[in-house]
Amino acid sequence: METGSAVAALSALAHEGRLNIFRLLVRAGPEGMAAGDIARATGVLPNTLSNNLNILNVAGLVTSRRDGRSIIYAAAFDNMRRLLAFLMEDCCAGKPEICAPLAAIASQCCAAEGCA
Amino acid sequence: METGSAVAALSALAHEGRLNIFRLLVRAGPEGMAAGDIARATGVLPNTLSNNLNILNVAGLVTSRRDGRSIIYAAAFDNMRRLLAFLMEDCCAGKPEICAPLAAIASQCCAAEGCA
DNA sequence: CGCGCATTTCGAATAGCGTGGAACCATGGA
DNA sequence: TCCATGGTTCCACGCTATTCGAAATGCGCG
Repeated sequence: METGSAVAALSALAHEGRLNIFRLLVRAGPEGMAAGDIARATGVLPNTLSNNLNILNVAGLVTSRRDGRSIIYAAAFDNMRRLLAFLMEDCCAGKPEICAPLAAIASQCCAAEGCA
Repeated sequence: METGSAVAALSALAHEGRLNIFRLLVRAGPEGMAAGDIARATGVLPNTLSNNLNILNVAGLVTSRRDGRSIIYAAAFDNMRRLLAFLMEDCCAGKPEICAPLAAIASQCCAAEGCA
């Protein structure tokens, strides 16, 4: 991942409303949520929500597909992973004890949900 | 970690100059770097750099200590870990295959440097 | 004490972001 | 074809961030 893409993604997430939307979609999983449902869940005006969803979309953090009258948004897990990997890059800096806990966090995340 | 702190940290990183500084400090490790050395390494004017370092400091991403005439900045690895954990939170969403690669990334990071 | 280096603070100009109202497309049903 | 619903685009306003030059602070040395 290049610095430019990372800045774009971080800028998109550096906004309380958008961060809430993104985390909501992460929790919603790959099936995603309709824009209207997101608006109801977050209490944001439709035009503001549409604008923020578009920003997240351009940043590569969410994907969208139409289903009838509704438009379903879902988190882009691949790019989320890429962003995290980019931030983790070079975190060792020759000091294993620095980055070792990161692996623990990731496996804890999985352990909490009971995955292998 | 609360949403507010996460937004503050993400806002601080959502800037090309600051992201470069932060990654430079991550690579520099716990010993950190003097402000002047950072300025020379990045080619940024001292006052602009000072401003950006202060923003990173307030966001909790770097720490500073004085050493004679120089001020040494170092990445705050603890808070960096907290931020990553916050973003990973709930990433499973009942689908183990989503978050499993994250653990792989973390251990890869360690493996690359040969840590346990 | 006084000088010089390293860094920070001040102030102002500029640009970009976020918001909300209103009008505008797209879809499905009668 | 006409209507109702779900989302989006347009636009104008206010606010915040970023940047730079210039001046000020803090520190060590002679």
